[in-house]
Amino acid sequence: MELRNLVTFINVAELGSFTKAADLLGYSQSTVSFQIKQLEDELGCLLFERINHTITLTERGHELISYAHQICALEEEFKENLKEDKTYSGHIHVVTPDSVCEEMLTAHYLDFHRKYPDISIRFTTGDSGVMLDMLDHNEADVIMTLDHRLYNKDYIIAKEQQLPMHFVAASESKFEGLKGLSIKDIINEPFVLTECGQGYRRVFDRELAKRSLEITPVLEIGRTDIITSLVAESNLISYLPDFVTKPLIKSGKLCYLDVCDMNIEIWKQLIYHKNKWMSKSLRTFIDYVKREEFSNQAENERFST
Amino acid sequence: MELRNLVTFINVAELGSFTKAADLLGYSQSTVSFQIKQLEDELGCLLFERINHTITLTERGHELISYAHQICALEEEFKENLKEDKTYSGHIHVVTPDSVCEEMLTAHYLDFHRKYPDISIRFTTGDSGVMLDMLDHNEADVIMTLDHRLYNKDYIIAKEQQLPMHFVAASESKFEGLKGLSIKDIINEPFVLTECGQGYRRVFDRELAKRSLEITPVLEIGRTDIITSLVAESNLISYLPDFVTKPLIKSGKLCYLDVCDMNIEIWKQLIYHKNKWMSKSLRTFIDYVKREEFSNQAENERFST
DNA sequence: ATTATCTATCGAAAAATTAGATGTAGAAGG
DNA sequence: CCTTCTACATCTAATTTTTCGATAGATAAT
Repeated sequence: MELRNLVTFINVAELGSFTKAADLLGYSQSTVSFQIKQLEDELGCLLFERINHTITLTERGHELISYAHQICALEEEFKENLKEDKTYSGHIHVVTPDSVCEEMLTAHYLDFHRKYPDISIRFTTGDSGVMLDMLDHNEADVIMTLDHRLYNKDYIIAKEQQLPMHFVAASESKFEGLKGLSIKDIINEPFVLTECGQGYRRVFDRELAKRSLEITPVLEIGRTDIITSLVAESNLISYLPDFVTKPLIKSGKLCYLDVCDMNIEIWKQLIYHKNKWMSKSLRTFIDYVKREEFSNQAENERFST
Repeated sequence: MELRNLVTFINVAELGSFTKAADLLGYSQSTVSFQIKQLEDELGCLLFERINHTITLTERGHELISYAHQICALEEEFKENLKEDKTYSGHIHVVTPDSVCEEMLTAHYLDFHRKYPDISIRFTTGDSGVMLDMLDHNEADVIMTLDHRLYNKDYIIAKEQQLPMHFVAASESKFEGLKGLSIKDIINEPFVLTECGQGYRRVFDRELAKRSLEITPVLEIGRTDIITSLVAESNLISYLPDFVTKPLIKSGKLCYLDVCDMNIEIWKQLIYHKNKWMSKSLRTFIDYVKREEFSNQAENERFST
């Protein structure tokens, strides 16, 4: 029982004529005969009585009419549904590093939620490897990495920007104000760094390794807010993206160290899988993030090495 | 959007795999790919995300699932409906001559209704010509004629029997008890007959015409119950089927006249159109009538000339 | 009597569906 | 790291289905 036949059947029943239905539907009359016969054969019962070239619905036919209408109504309802603008509703799974997660949630989430109250978002944190895996398994809709600038034909970079990073210390640090520091000057200081999994930590380690250097931090922790407040109150040194340290830099509790020989490129990238179905809400979310989360581009570039 | 594709879609979604769905449905895997693609093209949206050879329903897909289930449920419900025995319900239009109508209604209708309370019957009266026209236009489901024995390849005679008929007069009539009367003996008596349209009246007239005779009845009326009661109380003569006169014959108010040279064949026939769709209720009704309405065959034949 | 109308049916043509083979890429297992 | 397995996409060709056009049969209308 195919919908095509049901539509024909409904029209025949309403017009009371095979010929008229054929004209209306753009079929030849024989096609309508065939389609009705096909239905009758499949259902094993007569749908129309043909007596002297006039057709009358049988009881079965009457019953089918009602079902056919319901079925076609459902089909149309669905298609209408598709057309509708779907005023942004749905679920989005975003995965980001810990630091970004915190920043996005505090800085933008409430605004986004106010604008699009029907989009529900799940935030999860993970390191770059995990995040990419999640993209590959369609477990994340979109991720944001802080890592080396990655490129892969399977992923679409919705937006990216290089992240300025600095060694930071407390304002009272002995390095404060010193110009032209080398990495070697500070390599033996006590460091607090993010965990190894985090992209920019890995890039940092690799960069040190190139110079046959190594840091054994006294503390490793994912939460950058904790790192910054610890650094501000101690002689610890850290290496962090500016967006993490900005508040304490501004309030004068932290200071950048002027280390010249350590130019690390860390990129912030908003990424989704190339086969990802762009629902309206996902599109909206990504556009929002591109606009808001990357809006401080100019400001960052000012600090950028 | 055809049901075939929806069924495939549902299976793919449930099994989470094109291949498994293909196996289950007996399609090749490429066919399933094609069918899903077909749906997606028609709807203009992706139904599954394909990321690394695993498929996940998109939002649209999720929505379609619900509609598809409803649609398939309706289809199945209808087919179930067909299978069911449809415990006799429906409408039947029966057309009979006036006399038969009255007899059937008084003698059998209540019993039939008690047995099959969900079958609703419409009784209409008409003469033979009208009744056959109604069959031809599918306005009557089944008719009963009292006429010459008719045969036509377009009609199915569900049952037929020859109807014994007699000239009748009041018991006090001057003809009562006289043996071996000729039609000529009574031709000039005052007659009361049914209307011309009625089949057996026409047969009667034709039969007279053969003998170059003619009757101008003093009264013509369709209602045989009125005819019989009039005859019983007057010197009128009539010519009627026995089933009409039987009650008053039994009670001794009427008597048969022994007219020997007027042998008219009148048949009672239960007829429907050969293209008529036999609903269960119609079948039931016809069977009932065959059984009950023709059950007095033996008795009638006793009186038969 | 003639014409018009309506459905059934048949054969041929067109279109759609389907299968099978092949390709690609990730997953699993050694 | 390599092989094997699995899964989906795609292409072509075969098959099936659908459709049309023509014709027939029969009734209705004029």
